[in-house]
Amino acid sequence: MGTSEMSSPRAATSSRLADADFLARPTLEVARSLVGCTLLRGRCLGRIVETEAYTDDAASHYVMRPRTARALIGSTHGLVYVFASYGVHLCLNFTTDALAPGAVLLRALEPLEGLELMRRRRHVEQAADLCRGPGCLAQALGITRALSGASVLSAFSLMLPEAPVDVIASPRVGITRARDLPWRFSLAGSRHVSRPRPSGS
DNA sequence: TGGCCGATATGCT
DNA sequence: GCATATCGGCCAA
Repeated sequence: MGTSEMSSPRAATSSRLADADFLARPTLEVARSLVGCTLLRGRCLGRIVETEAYTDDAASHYVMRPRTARALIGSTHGLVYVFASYGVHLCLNFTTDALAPGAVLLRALEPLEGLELMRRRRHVEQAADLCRGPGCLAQALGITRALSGASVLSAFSLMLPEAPVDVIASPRVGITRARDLPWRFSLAGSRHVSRPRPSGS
């Protein structure tokens, strides 16, 4: 795994870039189709392997934190929404759905390029530990609260997968409300998905 | 202004 | 698998 950052062909550059319409679609659709996309921020590139959808359900910040989740108000879409979880860990979200409140939490990436920079930011060595979990992912990419409210497509390059992706749906992680909704989406068989691993992979 | 809760991460058993 | 550190956001008083 150690040579991937030098030798990997930039398969991503030949892929289609996501446009504004991609994030304007219904939140569940966006959350599912973000899995398998590659995300570039500066020199750091990774494949999205795990997301979660939040709309106007009881666990959503649209309901829980209407004051700070401004990016979720007013049917905006395509904006970055960053918040601190448990005071310390930043979580990176993209707002979605041109017609309703919604956001997708990015929970895990498979690191592809820029691993040394990620290691420096994360203070861990193992590639598998760099972007596994929302707080880890945000730290590895150098996300700050200042990015909240920015346009997703200006802050990142988002590239669509070249081949169909096998996605597993399961309940969302770490929430106390609306736990029954299977709105966590992960790449089948990926070792880079966070804990707890969805059953069946 | 204090207290409670949480879309987490980590380390130890 | 489980405990717990840690602190921002929110609301009650």
